[in-house]
Amino acid sequence: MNLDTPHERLIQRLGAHGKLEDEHKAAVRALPMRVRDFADDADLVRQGDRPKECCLIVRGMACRYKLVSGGKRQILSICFTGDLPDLQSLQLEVMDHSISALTVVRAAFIPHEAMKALWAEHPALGQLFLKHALIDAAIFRDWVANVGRRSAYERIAHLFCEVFIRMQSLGLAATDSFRLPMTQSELGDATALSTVHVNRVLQQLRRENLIASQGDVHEIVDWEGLKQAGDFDESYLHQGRGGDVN
Amino acid sequence: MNLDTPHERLIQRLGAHGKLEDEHKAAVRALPMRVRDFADDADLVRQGDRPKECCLIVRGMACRYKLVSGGKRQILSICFTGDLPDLQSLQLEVMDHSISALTVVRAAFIPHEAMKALWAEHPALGQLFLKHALIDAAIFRDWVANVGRRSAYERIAHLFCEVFIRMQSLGLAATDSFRLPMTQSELGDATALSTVHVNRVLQQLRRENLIASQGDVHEIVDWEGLKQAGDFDESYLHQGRGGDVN
DNA sequence: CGTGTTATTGACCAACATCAAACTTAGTGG
DNA sequence: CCACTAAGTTTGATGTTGGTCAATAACACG
Repeated sequence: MNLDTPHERLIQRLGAHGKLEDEHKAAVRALPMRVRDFADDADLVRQGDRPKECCLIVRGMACRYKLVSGGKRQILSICFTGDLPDLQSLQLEVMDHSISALTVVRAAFIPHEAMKALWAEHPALGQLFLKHALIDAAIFRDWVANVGRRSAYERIAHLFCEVFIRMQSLGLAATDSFRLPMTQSELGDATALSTVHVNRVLQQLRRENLIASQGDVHEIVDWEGLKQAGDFDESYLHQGRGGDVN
Repeated sequence: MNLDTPHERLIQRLGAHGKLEDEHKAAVRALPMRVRDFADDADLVRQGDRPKECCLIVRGMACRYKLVSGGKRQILSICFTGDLPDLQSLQLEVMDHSISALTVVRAAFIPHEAMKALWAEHPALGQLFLKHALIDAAIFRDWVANVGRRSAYERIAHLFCEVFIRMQSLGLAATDSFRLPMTQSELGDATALSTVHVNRVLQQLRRENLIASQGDVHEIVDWEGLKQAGDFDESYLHQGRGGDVN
């Protein structure tokens, strides 16, 4: 079964918290999807848009962001393969943020009509979508606290912990390392820090032997230490006992 | 019709974005609710809890918050009369944050079972709950940007704009003033600033004739100026063209 | 009144931003 | 394969926003 196929990707993701019934799998496979590829850095959806489709990330990584006065940018969350980053557009007319590709991205667009029909036909699937959206909200909450009340050092450690755990539970990370295709300037937009300061904090994390980085792959050298540095408690990710992927 | 009654309060709120069918009103009225009163500052729900009920704010104001290392607190959002601040607990087992009363609060607790049954029986109502949760998420996103990328001055102005618009659309504010029962220290927890700095920014906002405050009621002296000061664009609140309350 | 909470003020300090330059890396075309 | 370029990283010097500390003033409530 080719997981690079949009429908199978969605089935895999929806099944991450428990097996899907065959009937539901069939329903998902019947969903109309329009596949589109995006270059690194392109916007998949833009603030102010009024989407008529939901977007599924089939391959690659993306992020949500907002622009504020003075041209500053705040990244709101990282989106992985299998994520549905604009489920909200089902109920909220206009996009209040943009979604941008962190890598080359293949996305599939599902008409709202089809999503709503699926939701109505198979309430159990609807609940899975709902759960996906609620976990997103939990992550936003955590980012408010991260950006608001933690030091630069804690923020970056925390971000790395979150990304590592999430990627791992999706089967996107090795046992002790992960690839995060973000420049230091983008890490700054995610943690509300300047590029220069991100650089200094990364050096400190390496100096203290919590992580080791080559390019954009980061190795977790001392997981307990990193969690502690980042004041990280993964329960907000609501993953039960980790993902049973595969 | 007594709006201080939990069921009517919920009906009013769900109808804020469009009239409710009689059949739906009846279904809501049949919902079992356990009413409970809370003192100022008491926790309605606590981080780590595994609620079996959803909480409806019948009267008063509350806030969600998280604690981070070092005992610092980050307020995540303000909850008004009619809000359902822990809808998420329907799908997410454990609370990742606490909810605390900003005033004396009357809350009604609705068993998850009953909510789920209502949702299944009346998908249209389910969609309204969903929308409520999605607007919450939009507000969290905005707070990430507010706390992350705006100056102290902008943050407080922005918070005031949000609270004013939301209260107004719920019929909880006068035309040009609102009561926000938060101390300066609590405003600091909401904007990730120190009490002292909140005080100074408030003075500046008053000096510049954007607001005038007596106690915890804040008068909007110059709405356009305040919006500009707070880099405020209300579209993220997704209120269509304002609330048709009453 | 007295007592506790909140608001205000001033002096000082630290974390992080900004600026500017050098260095590294990866990609491109001759 | 090497020069050339553009993007990203690293470093140092300096500046600013907002934090901390500590004291005083204003209120609110019993």
